[in-house]
Amino acid sequence: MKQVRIKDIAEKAGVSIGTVDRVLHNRGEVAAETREKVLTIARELHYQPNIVAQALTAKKQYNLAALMPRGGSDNVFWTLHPQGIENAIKSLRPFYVDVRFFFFELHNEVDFVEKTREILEYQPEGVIFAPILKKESLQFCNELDTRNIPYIFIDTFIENANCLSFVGEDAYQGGRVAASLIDYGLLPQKDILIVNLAKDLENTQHLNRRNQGFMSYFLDTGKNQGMKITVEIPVSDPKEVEERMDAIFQSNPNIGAILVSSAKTHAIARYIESRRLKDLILVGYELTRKNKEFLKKGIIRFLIGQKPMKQSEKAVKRMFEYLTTGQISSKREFQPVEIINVENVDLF
Amino acid sequence: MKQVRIKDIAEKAGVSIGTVDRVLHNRGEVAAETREKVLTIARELHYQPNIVAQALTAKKQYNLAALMPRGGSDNVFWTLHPQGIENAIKSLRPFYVDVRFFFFELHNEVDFVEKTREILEYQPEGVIFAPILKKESLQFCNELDTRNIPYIFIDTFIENANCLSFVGEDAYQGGRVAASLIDYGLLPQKDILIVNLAKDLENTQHLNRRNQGFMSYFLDTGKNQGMKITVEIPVSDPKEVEERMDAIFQSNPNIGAILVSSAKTHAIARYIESRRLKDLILVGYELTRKNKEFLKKGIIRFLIGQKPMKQSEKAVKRMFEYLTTGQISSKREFQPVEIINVENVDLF
DNA sequence: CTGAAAGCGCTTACAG
DNA sequence: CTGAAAGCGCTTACAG
Repeated sequence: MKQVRIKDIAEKAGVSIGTVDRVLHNRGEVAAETREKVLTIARELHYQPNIVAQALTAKKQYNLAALMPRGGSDNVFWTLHPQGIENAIKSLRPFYVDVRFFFFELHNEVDFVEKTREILEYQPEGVIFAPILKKESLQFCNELDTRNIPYIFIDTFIENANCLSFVGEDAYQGGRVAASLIDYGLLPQKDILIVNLAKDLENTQHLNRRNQGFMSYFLDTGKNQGMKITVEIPVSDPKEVEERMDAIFQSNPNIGAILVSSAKTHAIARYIESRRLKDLILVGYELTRKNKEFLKKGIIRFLIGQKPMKQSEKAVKRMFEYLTTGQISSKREFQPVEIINVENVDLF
Repeated sequence: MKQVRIKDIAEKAGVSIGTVDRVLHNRGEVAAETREKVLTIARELHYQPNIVAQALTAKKQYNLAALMPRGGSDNVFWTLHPQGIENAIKSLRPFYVDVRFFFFELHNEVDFVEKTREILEYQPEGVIFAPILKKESLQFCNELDTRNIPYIFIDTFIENANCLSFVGEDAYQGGRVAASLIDYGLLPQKDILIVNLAKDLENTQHLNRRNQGFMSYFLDTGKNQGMKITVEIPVSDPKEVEERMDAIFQSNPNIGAILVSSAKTHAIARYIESRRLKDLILVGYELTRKNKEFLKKGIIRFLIGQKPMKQSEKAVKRMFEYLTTGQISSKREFQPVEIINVENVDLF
């Protein structure tokens, strides 16, 4: 099947290629009748632009915008997404994809709205964003819809929006994976401590979903007869962690495993190290640098990795695919849940 | 930094672009002196061809050849590689990469040599191949070298060859991962049975490496006090498996875990199912359809996945990168070792 | 041995 | 409202 060119359409329609181009790109100044004829023929012929040629002329750039919380040393998770986007840009070369980043302060609605305004002003051809703030995000979706700007969600999915696609993690299943690992190695009569380091406000939804998944595993399988003790430690100040944890262990000497529901697992690992606790199974999330250190020391037993970097990478690739072909592969996609221990960590 | 075009080189050298093109592509018919001048300038300017333009003209095709063992129902592993290659071709679109497959019968030297001859006749621009037969492979490398055809190894690495790159699995580490998982869930006084389904000749080297890694884990860590019993079952005829396994269990009642060093894990899983053995930890390799079934049934506890599909996919991408840019990123790359259990299997 | 021209499929002014 | 021309960077005949 040979490629259909705009020239083919032009010939069939009895017009020039310039005219075809104008209707294909909605650049107006075309008689309604001509327009219809061209569009019909284009559809009949299943016209797909040759993106190589497109890229060559005028060195077309695809201008995208990415909106997400600002990352930082206290919020490593969100520093990974920009890296993923950079990776996507690299792998999409030799096409010119440009992504402008817009970061908002976590849980600051005003800032979020301000940033969405900036994006609309920028007029990107596509938007990748994390709809963490539901109400404000829906509003933003509306505005993108009216402007016909396609958008893809990362990290969080919200209903009632016309997003092109969603790439995120299956937090619930991530919780089940953690549970299955603890269950496999733990004596059935031992208790399990679930620690929510709630300063990790960044992802409270995810933490909840993970915990739900974690609990569901034991409910479904009927395994582990021990208690499940859930605690929230609001800040990750080492001293506070120590005090709280000391108190917990004092009143619950039968704890055999700890799950930390967030990427701050290292904070609990540090505690375990300082108290020289032995035979404690610690499982947590995300292969960050600090977590990796404790994994290698043998203090963290397993890390569940949900590849935040790949999320945004995929999102950008999807958007590019959509902008160049008009097609979008799958609407909702979850990242794989990786199980990482000291033996396979170096191969990731 | 603006892109350097052949036009820029032509101007600097005081020749026409046609001449520049001729020297850049070694199409001869150029005075030695002119040639030198052009090459020098191209280097100075760090000329990199614009592959978008290249792809547009003449609709350039990249013709590659892939050589590997023939896959089949008895050898699922090698059916995955062609799929990986197809994936690479897809993701490399809109460039035209064509891969011609050459399959040889496993461990049939004559057939292998025959196929290498066919490849040389085909004159591909690059070759992806699995140098499983060492001597014959080195000979083939030599022939490719003299013809200036670049090649990338998949699956197996051999020394003393000028391969552009290698993409494969770290079988040794895969063995250690399996060991760490068994160790984590097994009572320390229990014995471990290592089953080599040796009909799996396809990958004997890998099986050995995996077993070495497996053993090294226990030597290094000093964990598990039980026996390590190694058996080889030459064919995977269910009856023979049953008989052998029955005999083994009769004389070794203390076995608490089984490692199968190959993708044929399902054969042992089937045995365990038929004998209704309980509380046995079964760990094996590769997420094949049959293995997945038994994982879901709870008979296989963990599968170690080394993504054979991704190997060849990466290899093709690398080759494309090399052919278009002359650059090659990393020389040796191992696939990640994935830990898969019933809880995360559906996300892979 | 070398240069000038045509063309790949598309877009962008420009002229009418 | 529409067409014809030029150009993106490269390659491929063709003419000299």
